[in-house]
Amino acid sequence: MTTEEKILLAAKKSFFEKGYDGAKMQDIANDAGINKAMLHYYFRSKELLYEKVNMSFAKVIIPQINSLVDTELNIFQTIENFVEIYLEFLQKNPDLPSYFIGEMNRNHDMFFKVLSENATQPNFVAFAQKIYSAIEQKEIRPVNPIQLILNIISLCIFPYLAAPMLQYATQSDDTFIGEIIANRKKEITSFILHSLTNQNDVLYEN
Amino acid sequence: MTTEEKILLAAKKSFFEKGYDGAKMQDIANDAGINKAMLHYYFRSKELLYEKVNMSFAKVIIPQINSLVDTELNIFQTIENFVEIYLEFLQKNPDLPSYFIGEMNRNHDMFFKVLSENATQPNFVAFAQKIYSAIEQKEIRPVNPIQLILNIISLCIFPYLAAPMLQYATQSDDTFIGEIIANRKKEITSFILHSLTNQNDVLYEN
DNA sequence: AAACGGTTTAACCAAATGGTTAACAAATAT
DNA sequence: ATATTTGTTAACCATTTGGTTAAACCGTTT
Repeated sequence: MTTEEKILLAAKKSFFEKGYDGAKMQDIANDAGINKAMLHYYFRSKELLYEKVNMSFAKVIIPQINSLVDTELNIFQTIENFVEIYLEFLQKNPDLPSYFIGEMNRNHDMFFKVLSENATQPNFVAFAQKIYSAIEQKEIRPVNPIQLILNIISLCIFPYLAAPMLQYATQSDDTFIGEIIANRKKEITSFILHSLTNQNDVLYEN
Repeated sequence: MTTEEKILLAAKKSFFEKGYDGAKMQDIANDAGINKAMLHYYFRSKELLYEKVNMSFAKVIIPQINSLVDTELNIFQTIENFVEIYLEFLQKNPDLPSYFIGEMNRNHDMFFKVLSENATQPNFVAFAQKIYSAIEQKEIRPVNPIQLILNIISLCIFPYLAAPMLQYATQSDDTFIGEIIANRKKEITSFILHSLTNQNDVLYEN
């Protein structure tokens, strides 16, 4: 592994764990097993290093998230597919959501700078289209597509954000939380599809 | 307003905006319009100040969240009620979720220390019970109560966490996002109740 | 083997940061 | 009125932190 790679790896770890402010250059150098001056030799400043770190994994991650809906599947398969790929991705990157949320709120400008330089926009339009026509075909009940997409993503991501809280609230061990997360795919899909295929008016709704 | 109150207010603002590491004692003092030494005079250290700040609003907020299910309502009303109160609370404290998530993940130990010293556990058991009996009465389809509660909370909180992202993804203005959030109550309630009252097997589910 | 380029290090620097101190002002008690 | 406690300030201190520098190292070229 080259020095540059060692730095990026250690830096990513530090920024993930502690955020931009909490991460210290000396710690990153120690963790990479090199002299602190190397950080500046390769990346000039903490800010540039932070940018490079985010760039390097944004390039890998964003396309994965965005290429979810370009399929020939019907609405039900599309949703199932979306949930499955999303959750698989999250299982591989369980600490990504809290990093994203944290940095997005605390470090707004740089976050969106990095995002805009890498992001092919997610193909939500195609997804929304598919929802529209499914409603027209009466395959699903009428819903606002944006709200539906927001619902789906909420159900997928939130448990990863709230995992420590969930553990605290249920006062249980890791195993139990792991089980909940493992069952999530089935639960979410079922939850959504039940909701969408129920054409009846619902009691107590206003 | 006493000096102590001025400090707590400025400190809360700083910690909320920048997190523990990002917040600086000098900034807090400036913002409160007092000398930096006062911070230490009243609160001894940054860590103690942070703890006090969190304590002071945890005391107010936690009971609000926890006292949601002690009612004589049926399952549908309970869920509607829960969503309504939850969303109302969030509308009043829109930046609380990202602060919570951020500090919970970065400052794990202190977060739960503060929580455990204040928390009357939320009454999820009562909620789960109500879900159980509703299933027995065949008022709703069979679901895992914990998963259902997790779903409900996900749907309520996540949009607040993702608001900047949502704005970016939809490339729209504040008004549009505000509209989405405003429609959330109806959307979430409808989404959940449709899902729960659909007793049919669902297509494409495995 | 001497010169050269990129790489790496130890030592150093200035600014920022959390925290302290000693003197001073303003209440409060005697 | 005066002593005493409480509140407040400016100046100061030690450490941390991001960043720099000059010298050393090392493989390659000449």
